[in-house]
Amino acid sequence: MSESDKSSGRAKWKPPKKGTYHHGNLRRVLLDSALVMVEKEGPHGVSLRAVARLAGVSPAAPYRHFSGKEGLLAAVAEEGFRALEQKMESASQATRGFALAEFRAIGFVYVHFAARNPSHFCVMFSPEVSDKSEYPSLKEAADRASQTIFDAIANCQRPGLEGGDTDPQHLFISAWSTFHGLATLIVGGHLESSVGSDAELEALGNGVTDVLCRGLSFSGP
Amino acid sequence: MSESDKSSGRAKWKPPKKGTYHHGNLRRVLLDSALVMVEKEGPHGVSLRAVARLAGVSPAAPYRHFSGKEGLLAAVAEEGFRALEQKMESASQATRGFALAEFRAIGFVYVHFAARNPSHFCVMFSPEVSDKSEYPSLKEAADRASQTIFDAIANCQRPGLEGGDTDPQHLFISAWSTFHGLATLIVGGHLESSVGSDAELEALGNGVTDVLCRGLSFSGP
DNA sequence: TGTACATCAGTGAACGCGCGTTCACTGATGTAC
DNA sequence: TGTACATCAGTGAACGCGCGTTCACTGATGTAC
Repeated sequence: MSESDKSSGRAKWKPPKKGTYHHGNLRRVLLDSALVMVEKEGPHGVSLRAVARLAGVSPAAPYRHFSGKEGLLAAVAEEGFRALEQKMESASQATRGFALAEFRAIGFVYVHFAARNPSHFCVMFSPEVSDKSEYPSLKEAADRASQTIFDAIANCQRPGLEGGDTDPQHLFISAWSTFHGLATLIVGGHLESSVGSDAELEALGNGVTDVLCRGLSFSGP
Repeated sequence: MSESDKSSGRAKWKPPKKGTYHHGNLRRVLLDSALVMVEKEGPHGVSLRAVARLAGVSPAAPYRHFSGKEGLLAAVAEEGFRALEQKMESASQATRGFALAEFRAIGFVYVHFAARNPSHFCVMFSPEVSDKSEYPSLKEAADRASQTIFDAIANCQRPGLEGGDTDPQHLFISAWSTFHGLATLIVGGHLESSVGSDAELEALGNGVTDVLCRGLSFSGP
């Protein structure tokens, strides 16, 4: 697991009572174990049995918490979207009132999240789970994250100015493409640029975002 | 298989002679069958046995042509990169002398290729085959495609003008992120925008490319 | 042209494996009285 | 506080399956002479 992924396993499980039979935190541990497997093998390399093994539990145990393998992956993805949305929301609040800064911050959160939580990001956009109709709460989480980006863009438009009257959906597609593309290339290891430190990552993200914002004719504070 | 993928199965195999024992075209047929499987199940859903079955051949037959499952996928990916590179090269030649037009054409080819050959595109960027060091000819094909994009960008820079002295690698990352992001989102079915017809796809690609080019300060013929 | 023979490109059976899921079960937990 | 009992969250064995790969094989092909 990457650093942030690790931290999502908050209360690293401690036995609630000695010699207890029930696990007490198995759902959480299974989600984390799944992330570890994704990191090592990719999203398709995840097997429910191996996840159970990693969690130190019998192969049937996960069925108490998830509908099956796909259900587990969907839960991982949903958790990812929630975490992303929450980080974007924080960034958004920290910059409220400064539309452009807000937009840039949200874009950076997106890229940063992908780079630091590659397992989550992989699963979130993996075709494995892409039929979200079976997982309405996953779909909802994904939609909320989308909407946050969309809103930030619409906020930047200045009616009357250049680009101010464009259908915001068009701007959204440009922006999402850019951020998602950068995120995907980083996660896939396709960029030679080092992104090990946050400073390097920020420089890369800023460069790309500069180009994007100029293209979108967004400027000002 | 999508339309273009289908056409890559050129000479739909015909028995070279009646009652012949050797297949004569098995490698080609296996590659096409693999694409069909990718389209139906995703890159990880491909199994060598199923590919052989689809090709009407025994499970051991593919080993005459590929080192194994991974070898088959690597060959599919390589073929994809070659096809992409060739299309970009054509577009490039058709617009030679007009740097910006060349750049735009190449970007569009990239997106168009992904949208029309989603199976190929998936495999090309699938983590399954991402350790290209074991497949040097795959790596070479991928690098050549990258280089074509890079060159088109460097060609657009005007020394002395705005952005003309930026490290072209930075511009490359912005451009690749944008095109790759759009391609990925389309292939993943994440854009509501319809991209069924080439006209729709072109409109979408042009919109995004407009933003990108303005951001890169590329303009002119 | 005919023939001997090496090579090629398949076959089909077999291997061992890990998988997802189900099942009857059991011990721990929590609650009503 | 004690007890009976329902529910919960695990166990572990078992199922059937498809997988990747290997193997000895065989029929077709192509070539040297």
